[in-house]
Amino acid sequence: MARTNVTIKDVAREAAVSVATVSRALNGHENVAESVRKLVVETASRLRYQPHAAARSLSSRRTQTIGVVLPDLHGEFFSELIRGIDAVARAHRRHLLVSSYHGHPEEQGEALRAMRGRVDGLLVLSPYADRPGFLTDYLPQALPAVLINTYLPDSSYPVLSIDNFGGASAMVRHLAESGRRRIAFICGPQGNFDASERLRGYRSALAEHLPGAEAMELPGDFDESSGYEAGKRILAGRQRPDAVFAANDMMALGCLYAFNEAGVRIPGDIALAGFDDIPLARFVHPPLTTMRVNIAELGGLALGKLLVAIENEGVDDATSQTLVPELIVRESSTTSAGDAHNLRAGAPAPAIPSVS
Amino acid sequence: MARTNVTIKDVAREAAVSVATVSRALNGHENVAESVRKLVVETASRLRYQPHAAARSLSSRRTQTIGVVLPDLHGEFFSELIRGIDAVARAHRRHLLVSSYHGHPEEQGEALRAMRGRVDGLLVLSPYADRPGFLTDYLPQALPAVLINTYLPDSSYPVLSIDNFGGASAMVRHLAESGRRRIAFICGPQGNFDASERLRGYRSALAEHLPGAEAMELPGDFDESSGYEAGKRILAGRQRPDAVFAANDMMALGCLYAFNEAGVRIPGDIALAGFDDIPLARFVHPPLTTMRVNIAELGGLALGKLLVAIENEGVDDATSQTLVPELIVRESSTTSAGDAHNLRAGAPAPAIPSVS
DNA sequence: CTGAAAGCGCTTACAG
DNA sequence: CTGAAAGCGCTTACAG
Repeated sequence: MARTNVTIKDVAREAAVSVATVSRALNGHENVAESVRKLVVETASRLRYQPHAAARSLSSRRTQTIGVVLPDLHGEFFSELIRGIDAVARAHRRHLLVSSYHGHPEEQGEALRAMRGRVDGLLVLSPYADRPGFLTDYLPQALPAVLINTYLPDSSYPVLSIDNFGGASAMVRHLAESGRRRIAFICGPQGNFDASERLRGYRSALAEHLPGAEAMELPGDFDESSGYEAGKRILAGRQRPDAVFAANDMMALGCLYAFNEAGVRIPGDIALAGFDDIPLARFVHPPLTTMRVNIAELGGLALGKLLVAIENEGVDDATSQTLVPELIVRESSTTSAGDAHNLRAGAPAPAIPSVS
Repeated sequence: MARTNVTIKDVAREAAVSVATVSRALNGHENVAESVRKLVVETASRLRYQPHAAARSLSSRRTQTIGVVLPDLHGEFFSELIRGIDAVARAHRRHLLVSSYHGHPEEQGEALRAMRGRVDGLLVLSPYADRPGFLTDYLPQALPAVLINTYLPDSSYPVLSIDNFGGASAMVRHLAESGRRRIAFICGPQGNFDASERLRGYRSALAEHLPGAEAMELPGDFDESSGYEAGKRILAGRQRPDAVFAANDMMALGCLYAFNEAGVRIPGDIALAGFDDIPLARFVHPPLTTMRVNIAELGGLALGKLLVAIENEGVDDATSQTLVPELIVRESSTTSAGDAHNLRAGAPAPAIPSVS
């Protein structure tokens, strides 16, 4: 805490007005004589007066701060999410209080409760929030919140999530339309909502676009090594698929390694696709076809929704929203090199190939 | 803001004691009868009482919050830094208020000033903080702060930074000891402190370990494409170096691409090394020798230092600290594959090679 | 060990 | 348009 700091009283004394007038002048209220406002503003700036945030929060009941509660502060997903949230926060002059919890539900609960008096609203990411009553138990009542990428059947909070089902369906459709007939799927971890939605999308699109084709589902856990195992298992099987769709990019890369080790040609022998569009995806050889999830946009939209909820307090709008991922076709799923194209306009792939 | 929320008064009434007693009991003060404390704690938890942070901050003059002010919330560096800071913050039950500023010094200043009343101390990253008086102008007085990776000749704040000079020297020494005699250097952007320190380390170590060898310095700007250009220029030159040390990994990768394009063998013909150990470094072919900078540790140490400063207010301890990067030897700088070894104990490189 | 009261630095009806 | 005063929800000397 700043110790020797100038307060509103100092400004008032110096400008020879009351603290009420200083407050009004600085906060842009209408009812202040223009000459007085000028004097106050000038005095405040001369004294380098900065309102004390806690004091202001206590009396105005607004903190101008948004709480972001995440399970983890790790890697690409987190940093993209924060980046998107930050951009919107800055545009609206809001501060960001970030909080992470690892593991224990109680710890998560504490993280949420400790937000009281610190924030005007909450952005909560809780991928495994299947525990019923968890949020309602811990979320400070009357505190607006928006959930991100969270599965909650009948939430009283708006939820912003990725359309994993639609994305996976689109990928299967792409593979089918590229002429692939036997499409295998490497699953994500059991109990993970993203994973199960992607699996659902795979099954549904398979039934729609390749009626009669049998589903080939291999276990996985989103880690690269499980993709590698799945790849080896696929090669050991009697009947090889002509396409493999992994529930995320890391597994696709592990699978790619297994295929390369065995001399299987991609996409010649087997097409390969992932999900997420991690930075690595474009750098491996061949570059990986995948579904791009715009995490930054997800974060920005979530904060936008939250800000609206904060303005319209009382009006409960729990409408959820879904972000559709984008198909990025790269070489790993095309038959000829000329086929490869990126559906997204914009920067060309960086010139770091995986040369050998 | 939570609207209808239970306050300390409610707890006091319910437990039939004064608010002062509730405050003492909940804050673990000594002078409370054990039976009373029990009653209060139980009542508070029954009512789901959560102290209002702003009110507490205002009267106790402590926010339990640390401000983190960064130029950007982008990519690996940021996310690693925050991760390291967060780990320490959690261990000490501190909250994290993050703030980014883009561009304008005034905006940076505003970000700093707005921290008054919100935080107990500040972690500031300002890589180009050559503007004199900037920090002293804007940093709320009497607010402890620790600067990260910032060049400030005679700062009154402690600075925590990467030993870029030592790291670059160590790399040149490694190359020289591996038998390389003509070591070229791809520079970073002019005016960037990290870049100029690395250049200084290159020159110094060259003079020390290869006396008489002439320095070969190529321009660069930390971007991959400038590394690519430098690589082509190197190949076009009359006398080729037998090692290239790029001031960061991105440029090393661009250079690698140029070499591969030209059929130059690495490390056979030319050894290659970078700086940073970005995730990609181990995935390219051949895997890139580099200096690992432990960003998370940097962040954690900085917060540790700040917490000490907050405790010992008044005691001005502006001692700076430097983090020594670690040499990671990979295939790009070894003559035979058997030579390759990773100096760091721990996990083996992930099995995602850049196969072709 | 406990309570009454002042005070932290603001904002905001309420009068005038 | 302006000021005096109450109040936001806590903590902390000060008495007892």
